[in-house]
Amino acid sequence: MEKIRQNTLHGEVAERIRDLIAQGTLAPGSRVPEKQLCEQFGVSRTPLREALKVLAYEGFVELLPNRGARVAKLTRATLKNTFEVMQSLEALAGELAGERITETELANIEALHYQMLSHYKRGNMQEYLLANQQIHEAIVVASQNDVLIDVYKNLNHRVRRVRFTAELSNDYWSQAISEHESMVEALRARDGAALGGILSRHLRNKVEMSALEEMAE
Amino acid sequence: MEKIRQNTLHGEVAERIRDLIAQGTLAPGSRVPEKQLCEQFGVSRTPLREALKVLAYEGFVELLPNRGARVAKLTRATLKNTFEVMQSLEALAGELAGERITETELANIEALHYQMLSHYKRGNMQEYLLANQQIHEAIVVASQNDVLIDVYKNLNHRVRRVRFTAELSNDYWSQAISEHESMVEALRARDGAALGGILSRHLRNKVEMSALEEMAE
DNA sequence: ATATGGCCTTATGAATTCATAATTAGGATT
DNA sequence: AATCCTAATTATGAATTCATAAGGCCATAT
Repeated sequence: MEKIRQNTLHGEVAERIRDLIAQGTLAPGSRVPEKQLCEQFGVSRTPLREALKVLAYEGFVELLPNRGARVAKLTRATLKNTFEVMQSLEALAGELAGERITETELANIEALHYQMLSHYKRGNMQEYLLANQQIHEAIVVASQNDVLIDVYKNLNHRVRRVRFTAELSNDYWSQAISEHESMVEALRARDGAALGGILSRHLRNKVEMSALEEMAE
Repeated sequence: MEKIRQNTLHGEVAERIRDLIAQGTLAPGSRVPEKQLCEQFGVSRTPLREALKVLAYEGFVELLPNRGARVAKLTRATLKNTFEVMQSLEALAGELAGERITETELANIEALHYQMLSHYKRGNMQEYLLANQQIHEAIVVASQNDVLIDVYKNLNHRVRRVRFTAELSNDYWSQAISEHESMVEALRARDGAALGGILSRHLRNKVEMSALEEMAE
């Protein structure tokens, strides 16, 4: 059984533009050149402009009447607000995951956890952050709440461009590692309340945030 | 300084379609007739289709490739998930509002609270629910977290069509009233933690949800 | 009688065209 | 030389046109 191709043209275009923004090719505050992107993607303006409408709603660009789209600036305030919300969503995800997580998902998270530990020991920050990120996403998915998953993914998308550029202190590293240990333990015990508590305890993101805030705007 | 008029045509159209969905003119599961709506609104298909892309992203409609848009069904599962997330966001809003709320906002909420009480005493459910809703929205706004406000408003939008049709038990009413009393007290005391706790205590929404779930699907 | 297949109609997806607002360049004036 | 005003250019917003896929209808075969 082959899955039906769900992809739409404007969806593809939106994805490509998100990438351009995330990798910094389209700088914050700069205008989005419709014509040029059309040529680059080989599509007409119609699907591209449809994509821009969606991106505007997602918060990646802002539409100025008769002046087209600009890449949204990620201000410190916005970044802080986004993390506040994501943190709260993670806490909820933790609670729910504790009740609903499957064996497979748990095993997957444990595997990611050990990968993360090994990256930590080798001092490989990029890989560490990736595994870290994947663990958080996996917990959100394990909540089995589709609305939560959607909202979280969108917010995560928005801050993607600053996530992997942070320099973290050693203090933060060891702190985060120990919190992750507790998280996996809580998951094993199917203790949603504990997991939610850990995830909402502000520590992790607050420290991460202070590092990330320097990146923004 | 006059605020710049941000209205765009596709934005207007989106708003109109949201209304049509909320008031049931466009029934869940039915297709969205592009041509007919174009004539009705007096616009061409371009802005209407742009609006549909946004509405799809917001969760109001779903796009089937080469088969246009249909009004999304609000299933019980989706409704439950949406309330779970909203409840979590309200809890966060409560925490933040406790720290950040202004005198004016507090006074406004107190006024709404007394309005709500009077509607309660008169047994006017419609007005009661409206005031109730406005209090929750005001708390979210008082959080001063724009990301939170945006996400909350969108979710609230989605469930709008079932919000004011519920029949609530007397038990629920008195329970909810007493919880609201505590909320206002916590706000007066600027006790964000307490407020967050009250808002996340599941009771209100869980009961409300069970009434609402009968509406969905 | 029902199911299958081809034709015709209709609606969607995307490109193109058209109108208008914004930006730029150039010239006139101070 | 600097500034203001006007014309030309460009880009955006929206309508229209075009290509194609889906849905309906009828004829034919089983």
